[in-house]
Amino acid sequence: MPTSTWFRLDVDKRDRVLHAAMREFGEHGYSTGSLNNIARDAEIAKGSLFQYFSDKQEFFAYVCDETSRRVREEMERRIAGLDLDQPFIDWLTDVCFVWSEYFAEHPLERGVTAATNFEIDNSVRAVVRDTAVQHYLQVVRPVLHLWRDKGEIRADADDDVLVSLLLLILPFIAMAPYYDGIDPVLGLRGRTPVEQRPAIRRFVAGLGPIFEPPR
Amino acid sequence: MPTSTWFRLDVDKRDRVLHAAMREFGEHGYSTGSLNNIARDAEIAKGSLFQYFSDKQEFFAYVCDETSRRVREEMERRIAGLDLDQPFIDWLTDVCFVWSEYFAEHPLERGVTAATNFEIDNSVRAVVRDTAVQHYLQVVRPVLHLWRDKGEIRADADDDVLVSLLLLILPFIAMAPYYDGIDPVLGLRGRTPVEQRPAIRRFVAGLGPIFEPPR
Amino acid sequence: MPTSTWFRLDVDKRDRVLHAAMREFGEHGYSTGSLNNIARDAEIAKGSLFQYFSDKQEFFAYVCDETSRRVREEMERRIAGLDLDQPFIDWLTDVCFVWSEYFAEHPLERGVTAATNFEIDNSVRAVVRDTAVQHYLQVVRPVLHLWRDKGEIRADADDDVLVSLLLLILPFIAMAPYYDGIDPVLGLRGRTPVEQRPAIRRFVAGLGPIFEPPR
Amino acid sequence: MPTSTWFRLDVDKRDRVLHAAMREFGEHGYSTGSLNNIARDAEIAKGSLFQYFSDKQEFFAYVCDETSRRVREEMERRIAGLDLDQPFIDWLTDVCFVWSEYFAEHPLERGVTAATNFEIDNSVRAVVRDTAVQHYLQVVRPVLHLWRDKGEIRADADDDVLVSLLLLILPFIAMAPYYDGIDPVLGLRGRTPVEQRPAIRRFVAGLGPIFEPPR
DNA sequence: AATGAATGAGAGTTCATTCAT
DNA sequence: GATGAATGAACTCTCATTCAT
Repeated sequence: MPTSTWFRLDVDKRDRVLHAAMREFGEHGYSTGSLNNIARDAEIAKGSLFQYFSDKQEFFAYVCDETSRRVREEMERRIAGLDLDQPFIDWLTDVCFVWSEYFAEHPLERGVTAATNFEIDNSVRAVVRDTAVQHYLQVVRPVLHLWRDKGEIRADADDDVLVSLLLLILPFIAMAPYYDGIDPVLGLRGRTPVEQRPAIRRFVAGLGPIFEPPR
Repeated sequence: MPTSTWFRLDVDKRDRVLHAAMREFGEHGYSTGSLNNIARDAEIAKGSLFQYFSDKQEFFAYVCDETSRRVREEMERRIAGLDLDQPFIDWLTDVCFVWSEYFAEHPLERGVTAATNFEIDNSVRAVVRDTAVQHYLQVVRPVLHLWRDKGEIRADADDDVLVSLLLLILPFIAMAPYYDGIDPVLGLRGRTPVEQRPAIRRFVAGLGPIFEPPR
Repeated sequence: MPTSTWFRLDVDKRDRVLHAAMREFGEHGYSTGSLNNIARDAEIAKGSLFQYFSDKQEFFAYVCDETSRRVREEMERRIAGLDLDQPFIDWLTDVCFVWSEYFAEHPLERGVTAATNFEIDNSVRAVVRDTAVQHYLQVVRPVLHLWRDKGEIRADADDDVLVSLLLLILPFIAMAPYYDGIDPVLGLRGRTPVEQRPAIRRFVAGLGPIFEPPR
Repeated sequence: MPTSTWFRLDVDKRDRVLHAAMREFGEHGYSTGSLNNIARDAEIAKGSLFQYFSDKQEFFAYVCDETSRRVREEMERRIAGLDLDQPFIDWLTDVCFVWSEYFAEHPLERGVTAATNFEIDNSVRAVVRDTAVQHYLQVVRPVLHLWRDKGEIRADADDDVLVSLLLLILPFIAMAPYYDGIDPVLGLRGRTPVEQRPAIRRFVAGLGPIFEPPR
């Protein structure tokens, strides 16, 4: 948890710090990210960071938390706008579309998401991933239940499996267009959201039988 | 490519260096892994590493290549020993079992695999992931075709989707038991291979419909 | 340019650092000069140097600039004190005397001047020589014009040639007494300023005809 | 002195070593030049260098000696071809032209000459400069006497001064076109030999009165 | 005579963190 | 509360030289 100083901080400054941190950690990850760079970019004194956060790890955790929350809130909003009167698979495809668009539009959030997924240090990742996962789950579980209640999901489908699968797929779609070696097969790397759509559609369609009852 | 010196090296020493490198990189990843530590563990002079590899990145790439090759060879061997006279899903479950056992038995290979997956630096990851992925593909594609020829895979299944999915699942199964935040749902974390079996069986079963033709 | 930290620094410490740097660079030149040695001599932490200068080259450039400025300022002062009511050649001889005395009294400045002249790396030398040369020119050009106006310099003398020649001679006189192989003919090596005088007088007298109008 | 092994060496190999050394030392100077690079370029074992020369300094000294000798021999040849039936200054201008052309055509010799002039370490420079200077003197002194005997040199000119001056001018002309900060006035930097001619002619003409008797 | 692996000191540079002001 | 100078350990990498083969 950040110190009380942090929360009492001038909003502009807090934004500058958060912005700089998302950029730095998003680009270089936790251990390679430099507090020097963050302080310089945010135009604050190096020492000030330690008035706000007890150490680098806490700082990184806070940045990840904050990012997860933003992503989750915005995604809930966007998902709420999707058409529920269509087959589940089409709806899920739409979800992946807005997800892909969101990360195209938000490079900072994308970077931090990548940093979260790419962190190798177990004690660091344990903290940041846990928070992120909670956010994912709080979005994914309810909507799955909703669709199950609508009878659009196979009766024999295992909820935990579906959730686990979505937890694999979503980061994949978010990062594959921007990082090498994530998707060597479908061709998402380097594509704009519009260009990604055929591959995403294909991917989700292929996974369809896991979710949908046979017609 | 390592220098010719490396290949002319005394076998014991080469093993010591490779072992130490797998340990260090596997534990801390590329950028946080320390050549100092590797040299100390391998009981060679710091400078000697640079007789074998031109720089850290080449060294890391070599360690990853070597590891991928080992994993692939051993897995091909183990997969070849599995019973083909069973339903595809049961066979795939068996594959995941031996996969899970392999990484339980080989902490070094597991660590390097993690380092490969967790590397955030794009230019580094591009190189090491590419090699790893080639190995995966050379195993996965042929066996999928084999099963398709046996009529055990849905005619309408999209090959690339199946491959992409397997490329997501395999690292997941390999790493989930040993790293926090990978599997928050199925409970693989901290389990022995035998204890992992129910969760793996459940997971693979849930994915079954995209592979198997409806009966 | 040094960082703002450098200029805010305690004067004693700044002097210690500059002194140590002039000594080290003056003795060993840019590439062989060691920041370790400088930090040790100045009694600061190695890392502190990088609070003051962004890298070694900038540090060296600063030391050279500073030295050029000092040399120039002091020489202007000393030259201003010379008798203008004498033939040009005698005045020029006096200039060379004070020049020779200055470098005898200032081993640090002499060393840095040598380092500037002896630097082989083109990109480094380009920077440090350029600054030094500007200082030389700002002293040399005006005094030549002064003497020309007094009618003591041949009307047909080519200004640029005279300047180029002085730019060759001054470093020669400064360094010849202290470095082997610079002056194998006139015997300046190893002499005190007083002992250098006959050779300097001889040398300047020999060059006289290009300056002085025939009488 | 190189070992007897060196002189017994296969001519091709000796040439390769000398060529590589001239390149490396000529580009980076003595202390920054790397024996590793030389051995690699010459395609010999690193250790072999130490069969030929007792250490780096002796090696460098040998390379400089050899270069000085080559320069001197070739320059004697070229100077011998110049027209003696012209005024001294025109002849000296011609000498500077062939000198300038020689170094344009011989980048290796030019590099080593620069390395000789730019070496800051006194014990190293003492050795290499001394040899170079002897070569210069053996060319310069006799021709000056020749011209003096022809009555083309002022009777009151001081031989040692003329020699010293030439020892300053010749390296200046050789290096000014290729190194920054050597000639900030006449504009030799970056020019081809033909383009250098006007500046050289101007320079030598300007120095003329030092040498020639008034007409 | 030639090789080339081994060495370890030393290079410049970065870094998270501390703490006096 | 903010500052920013100071720290020193750690980093990757280079080097001339040695010596067993």
